[in-house]
Amino acid sequence: MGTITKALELLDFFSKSRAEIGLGEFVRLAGRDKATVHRHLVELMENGWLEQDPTTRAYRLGPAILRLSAVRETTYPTRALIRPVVRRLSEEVGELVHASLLQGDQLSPIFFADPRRHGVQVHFSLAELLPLHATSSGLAVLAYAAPEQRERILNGMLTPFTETTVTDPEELRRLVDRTRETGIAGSAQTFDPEVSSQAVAIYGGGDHPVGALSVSVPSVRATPEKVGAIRAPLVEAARDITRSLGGVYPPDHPLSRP
Amino acid sequence: MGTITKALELLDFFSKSRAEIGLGEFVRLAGRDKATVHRHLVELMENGWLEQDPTTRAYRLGPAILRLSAVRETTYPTRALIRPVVRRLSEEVGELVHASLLQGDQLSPIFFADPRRHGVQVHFSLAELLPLHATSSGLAVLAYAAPEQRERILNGMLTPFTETTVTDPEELRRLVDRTRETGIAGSAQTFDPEVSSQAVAIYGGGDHPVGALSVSVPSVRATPEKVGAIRAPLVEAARDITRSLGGVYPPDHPLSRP
DNA sequence: ACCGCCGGTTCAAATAATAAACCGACCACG
DNA sequence: CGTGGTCGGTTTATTATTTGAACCGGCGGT
Repeated sequence: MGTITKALELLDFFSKSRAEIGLGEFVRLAGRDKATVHRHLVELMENGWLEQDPTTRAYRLGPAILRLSAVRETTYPTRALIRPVVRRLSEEVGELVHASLLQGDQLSPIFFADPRRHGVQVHFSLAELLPLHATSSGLAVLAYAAPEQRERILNGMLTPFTETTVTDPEELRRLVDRTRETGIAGSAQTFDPEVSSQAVAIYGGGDHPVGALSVSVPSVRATPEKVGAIRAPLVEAARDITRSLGGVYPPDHPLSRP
Repeated sequence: MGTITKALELLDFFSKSRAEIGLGEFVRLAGRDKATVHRHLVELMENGWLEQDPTTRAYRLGPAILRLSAVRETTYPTRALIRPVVRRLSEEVGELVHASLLQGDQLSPIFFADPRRHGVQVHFSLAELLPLHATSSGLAVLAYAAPEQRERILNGMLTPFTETTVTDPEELRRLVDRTRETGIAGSAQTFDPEVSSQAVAIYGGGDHPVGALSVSVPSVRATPEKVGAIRAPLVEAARDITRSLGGVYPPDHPLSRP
């Protein structure tokens, strides 16, 4: 494995609940020698990607992240375009909504909104990359992905996240095919044992999805009525985002028709 | 130089005017072999830090940047806290205001606002790291920096950016000493030949500044009245940001007194 | 047809990275 | 007070990865 990859993977360990990480914890999480991990942390810090608390010596994400994300938003205001649509959809359907962008063979969440109207709420972590085979967002993307990407996922390791995660390639293929027919992907307890969700692909300037928009509901209140009521607003919001990003749904996608 | 550093430096070439960069241009900018640069780009892309336009083959900043900046803001909402203060100050003084955080021995801008009321405007680039010796923000930080950091800068290479950049260590030391007395740093045409600015340090949870807040004015209208009118609002805004970040000005800083 | 530039690839040689062993500091416990 | 465990951190012989010269095909211009 490349040295660059080893270093960058350290950054993926940060999350809301893990805002600061010490050297020893990084060693445990990464499963590498302490000297190696330390060298990578120092080099990331020298380049501004990490900063170290002078008192606790723990590391956290540094200013370079903020600066480059500002640069990226200046040049491709993806999050600025997505944010109001996600917030509006969240208020309209009264549930947690999140948008994510394709990052290799996973989905990288970039924004979520939760109106927090209910006692039972979905827990969501921006830091967590989403698998394509076990989430509704992933299925929404797979249905229209480049064939080589789809085959790579279908023939690859289908990690079980819950007892209901689909790990049989043929069964997953049928799910993907059905998603392609309807344009809307659904999943129930395949990633989180208590959550059901629906998602629709979003497009940028290319022939394949660049990400997905998803609504998540605790399964205890994911009634057929509730699920049905979410569809139209979700589809419209995904269309809005795709339009904002300068994308179009291809002719074989149900959302290409009005 | 470390492999990680070489790869990360490629990311610093992006800017508003350089949103997409091809392989050949990266090679020219980095001054390294094409095979080496290509390997680094592919590895950054595999980890989500870059994405490649399928048509033009050019690279741009990828979704991992957005995700990690969202994680960082979730855990340390620096930009969220800074943004309204910067906008308010910009509206109040009618000029470009920017905030930056210390990244090693440079300043990494993370947010700016410009009310764009005048014909002559300051050009500002978030992508550009700011030197400590040649900017008002840098002087504001140096005045209260850890002594070893200050000496490292004063005894290091003082790169001239304009004809008036201070490159004599003794003269720079006097500027830093004067800044320490007043708490406000001023610079005129030392980084940009047409811009004057004033800055004040901002503190987080430590004994030394974590960054600075600065107001920039085209030198043609940086009259003594204008400069004087900017001081009090700038000081107040820097106090607000420091308070929001949970920091305090140390007793030897003029802003520690009401 | 040729040239220049584009993105990209290969693999022997060179370089950087790795990790076992070590260090001091600090804290909890008996 | 001594001991053990954990913390962050360092050194350096060995190993793995990176490097870059040379090469490739595609494309546009002359």
